[in-house]
Amino acid sequence: MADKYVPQEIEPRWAERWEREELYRSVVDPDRPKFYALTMLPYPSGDLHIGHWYAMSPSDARARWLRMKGYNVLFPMGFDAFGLNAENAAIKRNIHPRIWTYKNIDNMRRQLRTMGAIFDWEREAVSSDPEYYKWTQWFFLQFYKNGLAYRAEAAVDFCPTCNTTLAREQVWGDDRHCERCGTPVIKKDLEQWFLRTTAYAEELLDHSQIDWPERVETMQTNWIGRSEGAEVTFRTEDGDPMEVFTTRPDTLWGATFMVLAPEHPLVEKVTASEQRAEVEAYVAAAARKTEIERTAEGKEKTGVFTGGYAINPVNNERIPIWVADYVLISYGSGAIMAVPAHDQRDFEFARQFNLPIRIVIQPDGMDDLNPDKMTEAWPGEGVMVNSGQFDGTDAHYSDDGKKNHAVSVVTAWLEEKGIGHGAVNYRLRDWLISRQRYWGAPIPIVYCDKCGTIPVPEADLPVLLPPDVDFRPTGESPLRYHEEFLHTTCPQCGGPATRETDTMDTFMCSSWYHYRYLSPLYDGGPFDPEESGYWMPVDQYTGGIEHATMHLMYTRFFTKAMRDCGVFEPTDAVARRLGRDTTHLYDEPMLRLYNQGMILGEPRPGDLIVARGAFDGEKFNAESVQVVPSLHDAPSPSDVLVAGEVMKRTETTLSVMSPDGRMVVVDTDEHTAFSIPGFGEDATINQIKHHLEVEKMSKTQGNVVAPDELVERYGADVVRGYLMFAFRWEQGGPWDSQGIQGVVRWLNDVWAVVVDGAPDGTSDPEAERDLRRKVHQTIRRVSDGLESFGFNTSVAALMELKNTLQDVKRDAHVSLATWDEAVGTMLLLMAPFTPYIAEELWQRTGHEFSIHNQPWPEYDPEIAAEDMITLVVQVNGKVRDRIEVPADISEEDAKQLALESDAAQRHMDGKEPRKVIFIAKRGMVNIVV
RNA sequence: GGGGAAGUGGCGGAACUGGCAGACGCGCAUGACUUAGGAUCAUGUGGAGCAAUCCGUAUGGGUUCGAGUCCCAUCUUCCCCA
Repeated sequence: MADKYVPQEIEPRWAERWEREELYRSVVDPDRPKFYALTMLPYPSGDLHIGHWYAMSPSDARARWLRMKGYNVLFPMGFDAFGLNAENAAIKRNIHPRIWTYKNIDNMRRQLRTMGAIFDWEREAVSSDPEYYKWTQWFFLQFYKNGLAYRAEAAVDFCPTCNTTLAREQVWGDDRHCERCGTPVIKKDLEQWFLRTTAYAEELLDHSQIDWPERVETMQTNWIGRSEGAEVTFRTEDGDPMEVFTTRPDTLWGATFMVLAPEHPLVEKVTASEQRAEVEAYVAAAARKTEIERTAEGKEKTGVFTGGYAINPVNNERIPIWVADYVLISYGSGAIMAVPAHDQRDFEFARQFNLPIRIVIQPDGMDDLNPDKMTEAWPGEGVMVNSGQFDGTDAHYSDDGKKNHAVSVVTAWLEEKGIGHGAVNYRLRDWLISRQRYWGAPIPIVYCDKCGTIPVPEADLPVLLPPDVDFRPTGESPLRYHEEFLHTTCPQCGGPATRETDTMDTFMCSSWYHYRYLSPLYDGGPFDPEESGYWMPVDQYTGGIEHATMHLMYTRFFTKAMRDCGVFEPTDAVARRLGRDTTHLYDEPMLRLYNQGMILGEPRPGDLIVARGAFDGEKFNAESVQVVPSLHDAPSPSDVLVAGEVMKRTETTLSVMSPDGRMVVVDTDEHTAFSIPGFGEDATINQIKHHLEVEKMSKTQGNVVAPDELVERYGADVVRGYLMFAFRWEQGGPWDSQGIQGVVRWLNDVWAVVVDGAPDGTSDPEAERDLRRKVHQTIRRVSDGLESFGFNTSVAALMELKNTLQDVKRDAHVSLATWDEAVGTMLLLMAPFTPYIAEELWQRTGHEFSIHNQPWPEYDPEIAAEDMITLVVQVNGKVRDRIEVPADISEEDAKQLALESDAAQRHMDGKEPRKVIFIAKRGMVNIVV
């Protein structure tokens, strides 16, 4: 066989032709159903990661499949190009972020092209282009005009490493670290810009118009954190109102003290002079703590009595006001009524400071709670006691767990009395979008001494980033020191004014990129209504789960806010003209979402070693350490010898796990002799490899897989095929550099079986039917896999069909027509997965360009049906025999055959069958004795 | 602490609504071709047993003619929330 599969030769050739003939241009076509497929846009870090391939190539396969099924498919690509990496690189290596970014984009564009995806590059959008961020700024102005953007002073999260503030969603984990760099955040009081996401809390909770993974919906629901209760107004003795939110107004009579957050504005006023010094010291100390240090349960509670008192409006009781850092100013109103009997944190606080505890809910079927003996709060249901006229009120939740009868009754009473009202509280906060960095879209606002805060007129957009800036090693934004940028004239009075120097969170840019893709060059608005009226919304979105409460919330908010600002009005006119149903058309950006998993690093075993020396207690002092190929021939362990796998390596010690699972620490010094094959006698401990756990790929771990190298070595089809075959897409898993061979063999075999031509051509009807059956069964399995994102099963089915073709070629006789049809169908089925080889072999089998414009093969259930099946005979549910029978066997015949089976007879043990069950669709009989 | 997802050969993973567990592939084993093999081809490959057969989907119960799949409890891992 002279002609071999050389992907390096065929792939660039087809890539060039597809591009030249604009095969993948997507053009509005009202006569065809549209499908907008989208995968999350990459950040231009410089190199396409294997994770990008894993996210994009299966999405591409699915988009290609839909295309062959007759949809007008749009599958665009672009870059989320603003952000800190560029700026940090600029500081470190003295390259301008723009240069760094656009160089990276060029490289990634090239890498993306090798993938062979159907990206329509005419629609590429780059968020750092002025033509793009002009519209990001424009959106900000629309939101500002509609009251959805505002500036406020607040205690905000600040990342000291990134030197900028962060949105609440970008602070992660128990230690409240920066989502980007992992540094724990600190609190700062700053004036910042916010978008009013909380205005959409209720609508964001509603996922009824979208088909998203439950996991994401749950995460968003938790994040929004809706709780129902009441807002009650307490007053200080001086009469200053203090709003308190509680989910349990039925416990109001149990409030024995109040707690203010250290940042609460009333702290200063209520503090008595003799307590002032102590309170001020406490407030200052709290400011230095992280939120998690403050609120962790189980930690010893701290707090200080202010000396002031409040009046509980339900019973006019005088209760002390404390300051404690477990109350956060950012949640609710920053003040709580403390009900120690029924709230665990209040309980701990009361115990700590000997504050009174009063029972107001008596649980069912328990002895009366005793405040002196309780070891924890009772947060559950019961009956109201010690609560005046409400004593005896039933405080149980309704069956759905949502409504508490006592809560409703008390809330109604509060409203009647005018001391409180039913209220809903959300954990969700407004989106902080100010970033004190350079490489982002400038917030289009100027500050004028005379006129105040003035938006930049739309006609003056974009507010351009000045190119000539000096980056400071601290990361502080150079815009603050750029005189020309900073000083401007007020658009209203023409007098001197200064510009806002903060830029916008890059999640602003990525909240609407799927609209910009529709018309990246359009200048009459953020997007061309002729395009959006046809294409929007996104039909299928794919990407990682890590954005569940960030990007995926922001983009939903954005679309809803755009709708309410009237941005979609021109779109609506076009959509109606096209006869589309516009109900809910502008409510959600992406109708279906699917999350793929992550490719992890390849696990690596540690070196196997034999160490000689002596034990010193638990520790083993080694005289020599020898790396061996296997432990089979190693002498057995003893007092002077340790053998096993190196699990960990530090400067002078090796943690060695012996085959029986025992860990020994082997200590070495400068006299220890190391012998490592390939390193000669000069080897050192540093050359010994240690075990590497499966984890995220990272440069420091040395477990990064470079797609460029893989493509060069195996071709893009192999890389695509392997990524789709080897993992469950939604799950991902560790890379396996050997496993890829399976896909290499698959494509080599496909090549050989197709290029070598048909078998002899003499026809055997049975073989013909078998082959055609297999082909149609494969159509079904491949289609089902694509439909359900089960790419691995689709590829498995294609491999099976290839195996069948090999067998047919060797042993069976089929006509040329049948063979050609089988081969042609296989190539069509392969086209979404491995587009290059499919195109090449399509041409070589005498078909016209291009396979990617062919319709998807039709599945015919009649051809796919088996005519013989294996009848499984069970006795008491255990398989005892298998009999070949016609597929259309009658129930009587099947039962009779089963009962006559020797093996079944043997296991029936002479007993009479009590029942015989026949399952037609499974071809099975179960005899019960 | 609350909620959710998952646990199947040495490995990645199949198994549609309860119906032949382990498809497909990696690896491994044996053989062939080779100066050679990290190439290719053939055969085998869940475990135990000479065998008939038995045991096997984290563990223990349950429902069912029949359970990887449904129910209850337990253990482990991961995620989210506190």
